[in-house]
Amino acid sequence: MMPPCAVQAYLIIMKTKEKSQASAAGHSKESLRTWLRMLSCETVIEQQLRTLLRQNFAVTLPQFDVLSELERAGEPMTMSQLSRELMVSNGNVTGVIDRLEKTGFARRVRAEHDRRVQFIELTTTGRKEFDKMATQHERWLGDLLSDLSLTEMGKLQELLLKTRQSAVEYK
Amino acid sequence: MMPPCAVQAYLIIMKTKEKSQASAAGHSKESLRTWLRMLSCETVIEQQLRTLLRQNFAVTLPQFDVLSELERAGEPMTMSQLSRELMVSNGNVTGVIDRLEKTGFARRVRAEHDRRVQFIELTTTGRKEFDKMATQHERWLGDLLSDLSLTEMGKLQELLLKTRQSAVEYK
DNA sequence: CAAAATTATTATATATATAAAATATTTCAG
DNA sequence: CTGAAATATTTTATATATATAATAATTTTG
Repeated sequence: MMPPCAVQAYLIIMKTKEKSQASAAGHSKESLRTWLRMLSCETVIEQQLRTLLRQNFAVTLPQFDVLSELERAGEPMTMSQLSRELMVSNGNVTGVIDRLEKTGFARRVRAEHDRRVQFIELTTTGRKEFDKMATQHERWLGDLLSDLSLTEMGKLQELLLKTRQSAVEYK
Repeated sequence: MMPPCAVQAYLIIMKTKEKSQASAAGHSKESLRTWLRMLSCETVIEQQLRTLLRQNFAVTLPQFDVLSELERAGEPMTMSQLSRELMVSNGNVTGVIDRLEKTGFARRVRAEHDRRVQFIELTTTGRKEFDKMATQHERWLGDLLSDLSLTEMGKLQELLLKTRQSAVEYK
């Protein structure tokens, strides 16, 4: 039989273990709740934006995202860069650019230094139309998030950044 | 010419206007930043979950979402209910259920009281398999959000709820 | 320098997504 | 009771999405 001191130590270890297991379970449940809230919030905003863009500018959300990225970069981008920045698959970008070429908002230009590479650039029309969309898009977001104060948005951004960082690290 | 007092009042109005316009512009810009952060955060987590579900259970994220909803409801649901709860289009659910029937996880049952209605229910296999998935899913989320404390998740949930409410109200 | 590995993109097959039209059923007004 | 309106779902056409394979061009290596 173990001496009293060892029993004490064992009990303490068990308690600690139980507690940490319980709180780990609690953490998981709370993580799940947090994720479901985020997903639901994101979906509502995404649907609103999708509808607004389609009705006002006859453009899809993914197409708008590509135009945004091109404008933000300020210079032509390759397919791979676009796919990486927008976090969508490589083949996906091909289709979106196909449609943006068809509507005349973007153009493929074969790179000289490396003939595998295509540079995607905004056309004059594309840039002009995008500017209109972007102005509206920002206004819509101001309206959609109008209940939030600057302070709340600051805090939310901070927490989202931390969440993203945490998720990115997961292997 | 306006008397001095009127001029004073006018200047005050102008200043207030400029300020409120400036802060409205600031609010829009911050809203945009907040949205982009949320989108990026959501995308990272979604991609991770999609990959984990596919590799571990040969199921897609939308299919898992439908199974979750059915399990959560605890009773058969109609197509319209599913479409409303998951915030996806009506036609979309048709396809996902088609595939879940093919894999034998769900089943359509024609309602007796109204022959337009289809009740969707989990099969025994579907429920059993989903339980395994759900356990893992919750664990994955705990890991993905492991950098966040319970307090931080609480705050984040609160802000997301407020954001969602704000966006839902927008017409 | 030539074969192998890498990189950039596109093609293919499948699964979501949406909006809008079509179908089937039920309800309701007169 | 009958035609019109409403409801539930599916179908259709189109646009994303993914993973994987294929293609083409470049770089690395022995």
